[in-house]
Amino acid sequence: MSQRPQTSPKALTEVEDRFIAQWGEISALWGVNRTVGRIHALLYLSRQPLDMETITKRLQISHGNCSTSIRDLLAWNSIRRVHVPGERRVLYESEQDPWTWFHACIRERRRREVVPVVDAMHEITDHAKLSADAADAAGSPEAGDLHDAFERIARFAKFMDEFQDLIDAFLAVGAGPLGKALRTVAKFVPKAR
Amino acid sequence: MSQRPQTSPKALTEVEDRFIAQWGEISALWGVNRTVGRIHALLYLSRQPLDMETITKRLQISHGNCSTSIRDLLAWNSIRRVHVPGERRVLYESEQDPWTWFHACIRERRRREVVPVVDAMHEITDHAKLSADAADAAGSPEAGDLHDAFERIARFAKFMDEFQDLIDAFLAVGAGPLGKALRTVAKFVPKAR
DNA sequence: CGGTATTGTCAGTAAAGACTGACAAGTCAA
DNA sequence: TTGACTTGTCAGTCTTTACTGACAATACCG
Repeated sequence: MSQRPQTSPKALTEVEDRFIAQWGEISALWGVNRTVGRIHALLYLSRQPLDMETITKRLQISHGNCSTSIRDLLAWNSIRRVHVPGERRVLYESEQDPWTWFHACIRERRRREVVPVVDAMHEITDHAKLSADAADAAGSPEAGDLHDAFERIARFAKFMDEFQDLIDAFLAVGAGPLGKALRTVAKFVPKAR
Repeated sequence: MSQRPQTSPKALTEVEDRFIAQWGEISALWGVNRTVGRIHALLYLSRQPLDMETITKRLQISHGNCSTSIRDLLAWNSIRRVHVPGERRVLYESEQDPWTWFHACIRERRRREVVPVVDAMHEITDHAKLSADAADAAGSPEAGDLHDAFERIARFAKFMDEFQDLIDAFLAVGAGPLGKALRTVAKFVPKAR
């Protein structure tokens, strides 16, 4: 409980803190909890796997929060459990190649968010088509508007399909050598504007 | 003020509502306010530009909320103001091509979020390098750890640079014919897994 | 210009999301 | 198995974000 003086100004801690804070901001920006991002950053920087107590002390968070955040990171395949023989505590480590990590994130996001949304769009499109045709058959005055709505909805559904194709193409070339080559090419594409 | 009965069950309204709700969810998923997404969806579906009162009634939101959301949509270049001569009210309409809209979104996101973050990463990398070299010069025991941290941070900064190149390449091919051709190609890239 | 219809702003409030800490459940050495 | 240590869960609380509605500012008509 007593206030111990800092053992040293700790240049290392300061460097790490900046990076951790920044990664937290980036995460928040992309819809990921800030704390989740900070833990990930800490593990990415660490030379060896860390246990929960070390993480909670370093980032000043409760172990409940830490436990939940780690569950998230595991679900996103951003970190791995490490078991050390003769050690009760569970340790965690992060993937060290950012592109491999990013690739895993995109795959997960595709699975959770893109696929369900694409499916929902198809259902909505089908429903719109049925409504429009039914209005035709009934000679309803809405028929024209319904066909128009169907066309706009179908156009958006097609966009979503193509968007998913783009993601699939990215996942196919992946974090490996082909992906690396393409990213090198990207560097030399003449900029717009 | 009196309760008028619905004029009809309105198949059109139901079709629109489904699409609007879904777009709202998609928006929320990508860090955009749900209401902002719903207004955008409504304008995308509408055959003619709409004024604020129509939007507030249709989506059951306050005009304050609507005003703020429309400001956001304008800032994202997702909708346009339309002035009709001899009409006091301002009308709004949405871009009708989803890829053109998406392109504008990405450009804006790059400007607001990617560029500042890439810059911050460079600063952090420089700072880490300076600290590591200073520790070397001082013969500090932290020197090894600092060089290690610098390497990891630099690796991530490089990833961010490449990520930005990828976005720039996308923006360069754009929503035009070249982009369309590439999206067609994407469709036939063999899938991973 | 004065009057009115429309839009913008923002303080206060409501809703959603994140965090803590107490307790439960699980794990492992002895 | 027991007992100590570690991790998981979740009700309650705190923080952040979204929304409403009253008032202010603006634009346009006659």
